[in-house]
Amino acid sequence: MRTATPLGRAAPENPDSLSRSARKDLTRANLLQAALNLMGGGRSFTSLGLREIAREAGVVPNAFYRHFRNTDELGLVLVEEAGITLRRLLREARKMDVAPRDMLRRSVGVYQEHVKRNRLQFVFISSERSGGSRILRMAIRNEVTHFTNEMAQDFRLRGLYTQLPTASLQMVCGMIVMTMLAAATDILDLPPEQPLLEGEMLENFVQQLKIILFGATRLNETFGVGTAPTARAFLPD
Amino acid sequence: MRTATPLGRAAPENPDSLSRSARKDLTRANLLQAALNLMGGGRSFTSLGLREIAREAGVVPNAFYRHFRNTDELGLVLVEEAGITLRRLLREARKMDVAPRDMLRRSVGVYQEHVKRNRLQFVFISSERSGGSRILRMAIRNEVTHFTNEMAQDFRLRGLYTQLPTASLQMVCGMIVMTMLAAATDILDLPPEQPLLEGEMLENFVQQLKIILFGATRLNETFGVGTAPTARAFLPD
DNA sequence: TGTACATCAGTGAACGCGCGTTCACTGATGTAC
DNA sequence: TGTACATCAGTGAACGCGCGTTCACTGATGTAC
Repeated sequence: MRTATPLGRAAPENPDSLSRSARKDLTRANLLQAALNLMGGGRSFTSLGLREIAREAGVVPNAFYRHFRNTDELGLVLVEEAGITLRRLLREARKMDVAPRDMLRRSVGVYQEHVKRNRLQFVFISSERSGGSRILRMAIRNEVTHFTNEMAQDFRLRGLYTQLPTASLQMVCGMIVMTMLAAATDILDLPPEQPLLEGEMLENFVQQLKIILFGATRLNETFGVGTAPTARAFLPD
Repeated sequence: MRTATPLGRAAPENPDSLSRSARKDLTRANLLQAALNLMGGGRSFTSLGLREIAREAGVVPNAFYRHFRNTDELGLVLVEEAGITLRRLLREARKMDVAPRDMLRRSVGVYQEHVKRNRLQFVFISSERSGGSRILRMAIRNEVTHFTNEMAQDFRLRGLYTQLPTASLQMVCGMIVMTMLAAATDILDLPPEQPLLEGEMLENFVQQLKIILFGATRLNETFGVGTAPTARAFLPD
């Protein structure tokens, strides 16, 4: 007898003799997972059909309607679940507050693990963030904004960038999130078992975040003192 | 009698009495424009059908095959055209090298104009960059990489960031391009005739680029001197 | 310049297919007494 | 505990539709002589 894994969505679960509603929940989970699986095969969510998802989930097309009004509604649930996953990531990151030393690198490591462990969710988010139906796009943008806000709040709580006005801090966090999402695409595209490539990519990611974090400390300085000559030429403001 | 506008793709062009091949080219252009128009109506390219595009272009579905093997092939041509547009943008930006003072803001202004003038191309690129078919996605990524490389070369030619190794410079330009594409989404989503919102957005964009450009000057410094305390806490490395 | 023929961009009809959605149903699970 | 009934998750068949693709065609444009 298998118990549901804590992280696992749609662990096959044992056969029958579950309550009716538990069985319904299982079918629903199967439908959601089916959509993710199909995306894992290179399809985009927008191109998935109701019949196709039902087929992959092992139910008759009609059964789909017992759970969702249409595929968009299923997509919105996927977005919601991805949001939950993101919030879990922040919670994990928050626990690491003991060691400010090398925190950035460790955060990046945690993030990479997270993306790998929730691969299909990130595939979904990355590809539908700008591609799919309007309603889905907006839902994703919403989740991303929430994530950004929470991150900004964390910065405040840790006393980082206290000199920045809230609007600027939001913007900096927005850039960090943008970079994270771009990195997610890279992580997902990484051919498996290529530690060298992977290391390079992570190093790049760390550097990018450093650029943002350093740049942010300069946001409300007056320029001139301590600014490198090339930057002065380009950014005279 | 209308002459083709220099920028205009698919200016209606006058009726007939053109050479056969000129007429063919016109139909082809109409098909390409039809796809863009449909996207302008909120559809994603991936979801467009051959019949739909032909209908919008005013030809019978079958005529499509005289020009493209399938919709993906049409998409690749759109990517190519967008690449040309991007290169034109760089050329424009290059001409401004007389005035380093306030260059950043002016570049941003030029870019904004460019996005607005080529709205549908940017809608296409933004939404298919991560969403659509694999082959299209890769073609777009290719164009973006080329764009990034050219930008890095421009930086070198202008003597900016001379202290950065090439790999780092590429990365910085990659971040700039990433920020530009994100900004394009914002520009495209902007409700028309909202100068206040528009100004805010542009200011944000400028700030983001500043962060990157400043951060980049610090890339190969040793840390400690001149680094703000909060940054030291977060980025001890 | 005139004629005869070749080319080929676009047409119109037809095809088989998978889609989303509807309907009446089945039969196990759940509930009330 | 046992019985009678209600619920409702999933079934199976059918529908109309738009899709991509094929075929033989038309008739204006282009070319060769």
